[in-house]
Amino acid sequence: MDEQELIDLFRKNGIKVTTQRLAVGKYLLSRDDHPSAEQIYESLTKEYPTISLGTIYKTLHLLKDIGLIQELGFNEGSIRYDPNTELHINMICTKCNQIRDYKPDNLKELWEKIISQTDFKPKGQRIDIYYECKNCQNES
Amino acid sequence: MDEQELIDLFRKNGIKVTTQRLAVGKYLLSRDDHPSAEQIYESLTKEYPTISLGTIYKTLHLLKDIGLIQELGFNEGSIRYDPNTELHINMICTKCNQIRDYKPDNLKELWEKIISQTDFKPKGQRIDIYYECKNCQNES
DNA sequence: GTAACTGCAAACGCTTTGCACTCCC
DNA sequence: GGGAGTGCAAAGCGTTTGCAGTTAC
Repeated sequence: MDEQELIDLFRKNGIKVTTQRLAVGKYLLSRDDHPSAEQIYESLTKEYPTISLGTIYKTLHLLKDIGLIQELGFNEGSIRYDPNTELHINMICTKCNQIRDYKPDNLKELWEKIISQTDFKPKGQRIDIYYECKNCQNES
Repeated sequence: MDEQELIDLFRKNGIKVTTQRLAVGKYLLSRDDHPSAEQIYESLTKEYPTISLGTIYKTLHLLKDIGLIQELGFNEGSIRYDPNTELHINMICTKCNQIRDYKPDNLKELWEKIISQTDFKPKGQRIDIYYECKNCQNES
C-alpha cells in the first residue's frame, strides 16, 4: 500500500488526513517485525520531534478500527502492532521477542479444513508459533 | 489432574505445597474458560478470605514455570490463564471476551502439515479464532 | 529452626483521558 | 469558521516488588 492509498483509506473512513496519522501508517506498513507503540514513538520522534505517545496510541486504535492493522497482546503486558491482517503465522522468538511473519504455501487450504468443522463464522484469527530464532540459538 | 497429582507436581519441582497454591491450581484445572487473575481472586476470596492478589500473581507465574498453565496476553492489556497446554484452538468472542477451547478431530494432523514446512523447532503455539458467540448473536 | 511463602501496600509501566491549543477541510 | 486532531500532563489499571510476619518441611 502506498501513501496515496493510505490517504484514500483515511478519507473513505471519514477521518482527517494528518501528518501524524500518515507517519504512523507508513511506518507500520514499512515494517515486517511488529513494533510496539514505544518503538513506533522512538522511531518517528526523529523525523517528527513533537509527536506524542498519546497521539500514537490514538492513531493505532484508529488504524485498528479501519482494519489496517491487528493488535497482538503479549504476556509481558505489551501490545505489538501487525500491519498484516491476512492469514499468516507469527513466528515469535521466546528469547528476544522478535516476531517474523511466516506463510506456508498450503496454509490457507489447511486452515480452511480446520475451521470447516465448525458452524461458527470466524471474524479473524491469530496464529503464533513460539521458537528460538537463529541469532539466539547461536548465542547460547 | 487430581489434587494428589498436583501436590506431586509441586514437590517434583521443589516448591512448597501451600493452601494458596493448591487453591489456584485446582481452580484453574476446574475451569474450561480462561480466567484472569482478578477473576481467580474474586472466586477464591469466598473460600479463602485472606488470599491476596499478589499471591495469585506469584502463584500463576510459578504454575506457568512448571508447565501447568499457559499465559494468554490480550489487547485490552489483560492476561488470561489457560490450564490446557496441549494443542488446541481458543475460540474468543469479540463482544463478551468469553473463551472456549476447541479441538477439531484432525487438528494435530493438519497442524503438523503446517509446521512440517519449516526447519524451526516450535516450543509451543497459540491459535485463536475470533467470532461472535451464540449469546451475543442473540442479543444483537 | 529456617528458608520459603504470604499478605499488604507502595511502586511500576503501559495505556487512557481531559483539556487547551492547533490544524484540516 | 468550526469541528476534529494534537500534545501535554495527570489519572487509571493491571502487575510487580519489598518487606515484616507466618508457615511448610
